[in-house]
Amino acid sequence: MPARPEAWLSSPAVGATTSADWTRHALDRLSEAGHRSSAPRAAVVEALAELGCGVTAREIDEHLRGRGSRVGVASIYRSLELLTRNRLVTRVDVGEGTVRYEPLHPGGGHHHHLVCDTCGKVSAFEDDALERAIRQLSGRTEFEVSAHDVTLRGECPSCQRH
Amino acid sequence: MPARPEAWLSSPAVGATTSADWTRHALDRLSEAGHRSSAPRAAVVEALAELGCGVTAREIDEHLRGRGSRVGVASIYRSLELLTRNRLVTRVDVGEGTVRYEPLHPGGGHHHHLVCDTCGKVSAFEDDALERAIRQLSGRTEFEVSAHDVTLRGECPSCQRH
DNA sequence: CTGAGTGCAAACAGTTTGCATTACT
DNA sequence: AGTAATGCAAACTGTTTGCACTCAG
Repeated sequence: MPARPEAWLSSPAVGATTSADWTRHALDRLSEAGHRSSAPRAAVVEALAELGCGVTAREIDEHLRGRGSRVGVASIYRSLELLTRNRLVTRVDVGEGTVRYEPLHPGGGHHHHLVCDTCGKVSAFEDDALERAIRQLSGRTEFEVSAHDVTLRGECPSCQRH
Repeated sequence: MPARPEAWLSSPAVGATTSADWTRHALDRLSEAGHRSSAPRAAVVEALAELGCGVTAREIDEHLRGRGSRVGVASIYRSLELLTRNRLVTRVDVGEGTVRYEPLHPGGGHHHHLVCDTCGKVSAFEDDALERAIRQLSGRTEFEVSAHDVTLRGECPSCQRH
């Protein structure tokens, strides 16, 4: 199993919002939706904002533990589920045994992932032609397509050199 | 958890080979690669051929159990791993907690998946414009792209009617 | 006869759940 | 006060592994 796919991410310009903005946005939306505010949940939101793209529950746990916040795993999973239900984060399943999550920036550019099969690093990209092809295709199926996901696999530049 | 995504599949014309051909092909290739032939492994291959696209290890297990073959789960997983390593099946991770596998037909048209978020059904499609966009995009990254995976999510026609 | 392949059961990893407790509102 | 949210630990699910046994080459 490849090492932890850290935020190596050649992140594309990520919409108009920064991660600090997203933290506020997420907390506000949850409160609007009638949810109580709590320290553990806020900590999870903040961790997501800081860790960025393609984070696992375990990574959030370690991050929080490292900075001294004590949040039970159950609460992490429950927060992630709530955030997902409220369209504030997306699940990015890249096909390792574990699910990754990432902040969904409000008007932010929608991106996809490149996964290095050798070292496990995950990086992001966006591509208009690809989006266009998917949009057209979606119009032609009888499915009511609400989301899509593209994963490219291969070898990252630094692994190619070895 | 949605019901088992059975072979609902609006299967596109799947290359030139039938599932019977694939069974032979797979067994031949394994033997060429120096692997011994064994009944349990052959049973897994045959199950894959019969069940078709997007099958889980558990489904293979049930299928085999149903027809009286006694193959341990460990052997099923080991066979799947071997077949994957030899490019005879692909893993299709659609983002439920479990991995799906499907036969890789030799010259067969490469396809992607539509997943119904309501009932869990998985169907297949192929689209040239999409492939083209991905090919061009792949040429532009520093990644050495060797594979790609596209998943569309939404609601299937029959769920839309309810 | 030799080791690739098997089956069982135990081990594992990620995630979920039941329940008593805490703490927003 | 009332109840949403938490934390712990136990339960579950999918998958992997150790080991003694079997059988194809």
